[in-house]
Order: sequence, then structure tokens, then C-alpha cells
Amino acid sequence: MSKTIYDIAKAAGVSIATVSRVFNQAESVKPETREKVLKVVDEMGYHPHVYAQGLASKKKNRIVMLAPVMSNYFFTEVLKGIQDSLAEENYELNIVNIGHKKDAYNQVAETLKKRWAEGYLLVSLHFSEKELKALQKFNVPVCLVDDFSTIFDSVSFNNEEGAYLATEYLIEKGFKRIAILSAKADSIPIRDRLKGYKRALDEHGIEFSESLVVTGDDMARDGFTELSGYEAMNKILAMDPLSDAVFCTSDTKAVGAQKALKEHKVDLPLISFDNLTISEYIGLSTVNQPMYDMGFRATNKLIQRLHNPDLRISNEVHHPELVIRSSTENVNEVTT
Amino acid sequence: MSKTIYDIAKAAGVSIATVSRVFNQAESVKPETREKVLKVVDEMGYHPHVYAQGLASKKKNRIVMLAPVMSNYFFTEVLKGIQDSLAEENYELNIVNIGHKKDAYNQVAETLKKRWAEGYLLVSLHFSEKELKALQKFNVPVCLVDDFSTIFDSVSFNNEEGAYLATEYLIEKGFKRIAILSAKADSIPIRDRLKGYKRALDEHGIEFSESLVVTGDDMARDGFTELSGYEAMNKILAMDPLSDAVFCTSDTKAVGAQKALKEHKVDLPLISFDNLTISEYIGLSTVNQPMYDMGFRATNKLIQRLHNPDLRISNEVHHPELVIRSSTENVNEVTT
DNA sequence: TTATAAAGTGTAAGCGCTTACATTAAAATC
DNA sequence: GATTTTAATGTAAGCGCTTACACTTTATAA
Repeated sequence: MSKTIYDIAKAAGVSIATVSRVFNQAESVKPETREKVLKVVDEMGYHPHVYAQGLASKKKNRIVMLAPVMSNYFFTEVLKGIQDSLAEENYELNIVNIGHKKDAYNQVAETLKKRWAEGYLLVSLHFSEKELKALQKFNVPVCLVDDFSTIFDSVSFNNEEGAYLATEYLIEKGFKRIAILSAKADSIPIRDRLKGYKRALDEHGIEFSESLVVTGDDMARDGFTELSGYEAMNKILAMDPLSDAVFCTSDTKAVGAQKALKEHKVDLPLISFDNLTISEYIGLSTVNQPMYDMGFRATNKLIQRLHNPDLRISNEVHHPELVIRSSTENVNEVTT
Repeated sequence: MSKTIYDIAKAAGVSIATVSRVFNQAESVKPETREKVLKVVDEMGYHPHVYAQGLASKKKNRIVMLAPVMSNYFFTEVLKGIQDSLAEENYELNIVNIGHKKDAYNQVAETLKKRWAEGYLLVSLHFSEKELKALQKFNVPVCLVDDFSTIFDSVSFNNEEGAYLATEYLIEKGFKRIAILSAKADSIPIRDRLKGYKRALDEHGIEFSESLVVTGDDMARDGFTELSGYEAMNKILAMDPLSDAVFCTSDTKAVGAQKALKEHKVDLPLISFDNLTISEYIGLSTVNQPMYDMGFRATNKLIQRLHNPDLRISNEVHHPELVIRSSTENVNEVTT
């Protein structure tokens, strides 16, 4: 069995309170005593039991990040931001993966209910107002990342604006028949990106056509997969007349889309959304999301709330930036 | 403040023991009583406090997966396997990210010491025998994934064999001057893959040349980055004479390598290692690692050990399979 | 009906800690 | 040197649960 604070106290000839103090308020115990205790602790390989600590102190020093399958670089970047922000604070990070199979809301609710952590970061989880209100009842500090709500703190990204910029870019290059490579229609990011796409068309006097909204059949991860992009691009390539250019709603899908283009030896200007690390390497023009910053800022925000629970809800919205690469620039040269 | 078991007991007019039983041994409480309690629980939004439960019952029903930054699809696959295996059991999964900045050993040791969970999965963490022995002292159930050791259960992959197969494939296609796109020399997977590469050369009567072992300058993630692959391929392209073909030690690096090839408009047969989802879409020949299976099997193994701690240590080694795609097959046709 | 077993519930101890408060030892003040 | 402060440690009461054991019902058998 592992050692308890009693074992250490006895071996060091002090009371358990002193041992506890060595760990929590080291300055209040006489240096010599501290040394003595620490020596025993080291020899016996003792470590305070987190559950007991958590129960007794009501402090957990723990942040939990809830996110759907860490499917791509998006999370890596967000995670880096979170970790860097956390590095200066005395908090640990745990990740709870929200599977796609089951009901995301319940998975999140179950996790919050357990009061695992002091605060929670909900990453790329999109809930209805009603669901969020229900989550609010648990009364735990939450910050949304990559989602917006007036109920919780949030750090989000202007998807609508990003889609607008991308579409406008294609329009300004002279394209008129611009297809949008979409995904699950009721997913929040898709809803917003479609909105931006439509607004760009509208403001530039181009009529929107439902037939140019193309979706793959694979609906895993709400349709944000390479396969789904591949399927959708094949549908586009089967259109007659072909579209002039394509706005793809995610880099992951664009990877699949590029495969289809290559197979058909067709060359179509393609702009995408996310700016994953890999996008640079496959020459993908795309809309940059400041993922690292979003993770970093959201964590800061959450920690501030922990320190001061009465803070007013605050929402931070980050803005898109176009990153232009060969998929829209050197299209002709790239032709095979 | 959140409700405790006392609040529920009082409201339901039963003792706390009965409430506890409703959660833990539901069958031993009279259906009507159970209903009554559950009703109150629901109304008051109660949920047992995990820390208190863990402390009192000494059960945690929790598995922790420790892994370095979830940098690529490798982890996604492993994670899926873990989750699917866990789905049938009554365990929850937590992920602790082992940052690359600090000393991985200490991060792992700190986590194990805390006795967070019942069992631990150490994914892609490569420690020395000495370090593993030190970890063993914590006396907690551990299963290594993607690493091998006789001290702990493990589910690993035969890297040496994979590299051998890939290199042999190139040799059999008639290439003699085969470069290896390597990474941090003292990383365990690199060591093994280099070994397989050398053995293949040796067994086919080709002399090994140190000059064909090429590494990028970027050493983030032990050199397993797109950038590193890009840099290394540029070095290869600067060689005179150029190599006939390239064995790249990871798909991520191959993405970078392909960019360099494209920029130089050079066409070099390239085979890689991992078989990430994306590899299929960029036509990368590669060595398949059964990542999903490894995650699945490792979790099974760990759970078995939890049920039966006296089990003898067991090691499972998975074998590579070549997946041939256009990067080695249609090289000429792909030329731009 | 009464004895006996089975089912259901309650009581209370304890899981390993933290921390308010009490106590004692050491330092500072006069 | 006696008295007051301050520093260091100890005592003991919880934190919110589980569970062995004791006790009370209810069902079953005779």
C-alpha cells in the first residue's frame, strides 16, 4: 500500500499538520523541520493523495479541456496555446475527449457534474442556447473556445467574416461561378461560413445558387474529413458547366479535394479555411484562424474568472486573415 | 454550494447509505425507495463528488493516457482504439499531455505519483531501462503503447522491420543510392528504423554510406515535423550525385519533403512511414502502423491487468505492412 | 400462528488530507 | 529576568463519500 501522511509524520517525528504544511505553506515551517520531512518524503516515495487533497482543501488546481476527437492540427495549436498560458500558473491540464458517437451534450454535462476541475475549457463544441443554459446550471467556470455565447466567457473566431474574405478574394480574381465545398448543414461553423459566402456573392452582385453548395457523403466528424472533401470535389467535377473556383470550408477537406482534382487532372482555384500546419506544405490558400492565440487567451480568461468569479461575462472574437498560396495563385503552372 | 449526499438523504427521507447504494449497488435498494431518491437527485441536480468517492472507495474507474503533444493523426488513431476498447468497460479516460519542453520523465513520474487513475497508458514515450525501473517503483498498472520493455506490459510496433521492408522495396525496384530522411539520432524509433534501413542495404549487398543519412535542422518534436522533412529534402537535392530514391522516416516529414521536391521540380521515389489518414490523399507510399489496433489492444491489456494484477508481463509486437501509392509507383507521370 | 431466513435500511468508522484553533517554544522588549 | 510577541508545531474537526456491521422489516416455511 502506498504511504500516507501519517507514515511520513511518524517517520519524521512530527505531526501530520506539519507534513501537510511542508507541502502547502512551506514558509511557515522551520527550515530544519522542513528538511527533515522532505528527506523522509523522498526516502519513502510519498506523494499527497490528490483525491484527499481535493476533498479536504476544495482546491483542485486543475483545468479540464473538453474537445471532440483531436482530429487535426487545430487542436494541437489550441492546446499549445492553452499549455503556454497555463505554464505560468499553478494549474494542471486534463483533456477529456468528447466522442462523436454519443450525445456530446450529455458527455459534457456528465463531466462538469463531477466537479473534477476548477474550470473548464470547451473547445469546438457547439451547443444550442438551451443546452448552454442547462450547462450553466452546474455553476462551474467555463470558457468556450471556438464558439460564441453570451452566457459563458468565450474566445471565438469570426467564421462569417472569414468565409466572406475568401469568397471575395475569388470574386476579385474574376471568378463568378464559385462553388462552396460544404459539410453538415446544421453545424454551426458551416452555417456561419455559408452565410459569409452568400454575403460576399450578394455584395458583389452575384446570384447565389443552391446547386453550387456541394457536400460529401461521409458525415463523420460532421463532414470535416478528407474523404468528405474528396467526394464533394468529385461531385463538383461532375457538374456541367464546371465551376470557376472553389471555396472549401476546411483544410482537411481541401486535402481530399486536391486529390480529386489531381486524379481528374483538373485545375481549379481552391481556397480553404483553417491554415493548418500542413496547408503551407501543400500550397493551400486559406483563411487563417489564430488557433494558438485563441487557446492562450481563453485560458487566461478562464483563470481570471477563477480568481474573480463575479467578473462580467466577456466575449472575444478573433478575426480572419487570408493566406494566399499556390492553390489560387499559380494554378496554371501547377497543372499536370 | 453544491449538494452533498446529506442534502439528498434528508430531502428523500432516507439515510446517506441508502443514497450511496442507489448509485453503487442499485439492486440492493427497494425499487420504490430508489425511485424516490432518484427523483430528489434529479430535482436537486446532485452528482456524487468524484474526489470523495475516490477517497472512500479507493476506486477511480479512470485510465490516464500520457502522450506527447498530439501532433498528428497518429494519436487520433491510437485514441480511437483506446476509446473503443474502453467503451465496453466502466472506465473513463483522461489525457495528460507530456510537453516536449520539459523533462518527459519527470512529467510522467509526477502524474503517476498522484494516483489519479487506476491504470496508465504511456503512448509514444520512450524511456531508458533505468527510467522505466524508476517508474516501476510507483507500483501502478502501466501499459506502454508504441514502446517496448520487459518491465511493463507493452504493445509496440516493429520499427526495424518496417524500415527494412520499405528499404527493401526500393532496392527491389532497382534503386541503389537510397537516402534516408532521418530525425533526432538518439530517438528510439529513429534508431530502430535506421537499423532496418542498414540491414536491408546490407542483405542486398549495398554498402551503407553515412552521407545518405540526412536530417533536417528543425529539432522540434525530435525532428518529426514537416519543416524538418522539408529542410532535409533540400539537403538531399543539393547532393551530387543525387540519390536514386528516399526512405523518409515519417509521413509528417514526407509532407515537407514533397514540398521541396515540388519546388525543385524533381521527381524522386519516396517511401515513408506511418500511414496517416492524409497519406492516402497525397499519394504517399508508406509503412502502415496499425495504430488503432495498438491502442485497442493496449487498453485491453491494461484492463486485464487491473482485474488481475498478478498477471505476468506481456509484450505484443505488431508488424508492418507496405502500402504502395503513387509516390513510388507513378513517379514519372506525376512529374510537373 | 410463530420461528427463521431474506431483504432493506441505518449507524458509524474511516478514506488521506487541510486548516482553524490551541498550545508550546523561541525571540524580542523592557 | 519577567513579560509580551512572534514563530513553530500539534490537536482535532471536518471534506463527501463507501461499506462493514447492526438492526428492522418483510417474506417464507413449518
